[in-house]
Amino acid sequence: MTTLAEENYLKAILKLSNYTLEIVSTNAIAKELKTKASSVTEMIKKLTDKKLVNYQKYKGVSLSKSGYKTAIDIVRKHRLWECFLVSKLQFDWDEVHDVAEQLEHIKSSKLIDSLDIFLGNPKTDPHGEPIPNINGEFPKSNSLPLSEFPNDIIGEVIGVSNDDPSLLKYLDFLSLSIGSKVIINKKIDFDNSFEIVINNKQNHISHKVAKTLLIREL
Amino acid sequence: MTTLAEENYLKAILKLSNYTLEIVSTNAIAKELKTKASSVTEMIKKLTDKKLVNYQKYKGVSLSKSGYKTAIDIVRKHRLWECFLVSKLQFDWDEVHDVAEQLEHIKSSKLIDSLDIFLGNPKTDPHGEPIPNINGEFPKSNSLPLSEFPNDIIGEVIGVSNDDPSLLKYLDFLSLSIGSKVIINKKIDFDNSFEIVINNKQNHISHKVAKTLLIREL
DNA sequence: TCAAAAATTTAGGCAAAACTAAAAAAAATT
DNA sequence: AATTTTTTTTAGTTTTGCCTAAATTTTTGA
Repeated sequence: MTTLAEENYLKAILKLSNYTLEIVSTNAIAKELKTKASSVTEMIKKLTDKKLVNYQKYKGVSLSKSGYKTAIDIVRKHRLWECFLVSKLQFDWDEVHDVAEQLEHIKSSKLIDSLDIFLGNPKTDPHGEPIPNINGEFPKSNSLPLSEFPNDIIGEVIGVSNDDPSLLKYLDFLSLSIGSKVIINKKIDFDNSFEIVINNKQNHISHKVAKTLLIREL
Repeated sequence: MTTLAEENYLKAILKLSNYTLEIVSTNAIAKELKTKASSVTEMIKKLTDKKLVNYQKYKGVSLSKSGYKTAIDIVRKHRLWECFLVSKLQFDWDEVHDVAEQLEHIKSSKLIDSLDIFLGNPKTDPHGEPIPNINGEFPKSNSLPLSEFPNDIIGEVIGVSNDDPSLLKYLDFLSLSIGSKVIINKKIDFDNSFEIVINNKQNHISHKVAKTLLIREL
């Protein structure tokens, strides 16, 4: 059985490895969890004992098969609960993160699988992020971050890969939501920012924001 | 902000005080929480510092106003989540307890008040127990435990004041559920047990079971 | 290549919440 | 009223997960 702290470490490692089994550094985890590197080292030892990660001193850490499954299950729970909050309880998309962060740690496979059915097996959460199925597999999607497209492309916003409320409120301000059409007008090489058109209006967005916008080319 | 352990203590004190501000003993709390009296003493000190209980050494403990409100809120959350599990996710009434025990600690008043609305402001949980409203008030009910009725009474089962799955499975076995009509035939004074009729069938139930059955006289 | 800088680990503490054993207070019994 | 029993509290440990400071390893770059 995993503790709350362990689950948060596994989730952080999964995120930092871009949802693969890549190696992640101690410092990166410390930054992600707003804790100290020494705390990370200790926890990694516990996770290693439980065979949830592979670890070599000074070389970084990667998820084991069972650690990956555990982490994916938490992501699945997080995203399904976000769907519940938005579609059944009328939460706004920028209000769901903190509550889902708590709900994702509830332990009951019957609960989460029933919730999945109750919601009609959604494929993405309210931010457009894919929801792993009961076997831990992601539905495939043909989207890429806006930051990876060249100029002169017309695309549709499929998702936002970050649920920080301050980002989501900013996107609301730009009138940008899932399904919005965007035209990528110009890439500014100096800072990797973009000029884009949303609803016939010219906007400038930073590289940091461009990375979070998942676009499907039209 | 209350910790998980603190919330479980407050809930135990509320239960042992019969949902009043009565004084409760250290030993009773230890028994309820399956812990040791010395642990209880320590935790009570913390709760006293936070003004959640009133406490005098060797004299027992009672909930303060804010402790009572905190504890009632947990009961409200527990019972609303039980409603959700049964009415929306098709859980059986004997499967909900452990999951609700986890869900009751989720902190978000928006969540619980939205859930209340989503469920249609239910007055009782799936076991017939009353659900405190948003202000922490119980809806009144005109039911009493079966154990407090005399012979020759016809009544309706309004609730079951215990959600131990082994009790609920036993009640299913007796074909007894919320809404069942029962005839109290005979009280056996020796052990305070009862002969009752459920669906035209004669049954014998112990005092322990009789105490859990909330009956409205017909 | 070799010293400085950065990243990581180790060592030693702290707070929460549990435990056991022992001491102290209250209640029960003779 | 005195003694025994029960209840409660205190004192001293343990585990988890965090911290700071110091030591060690790796990386960088002159």
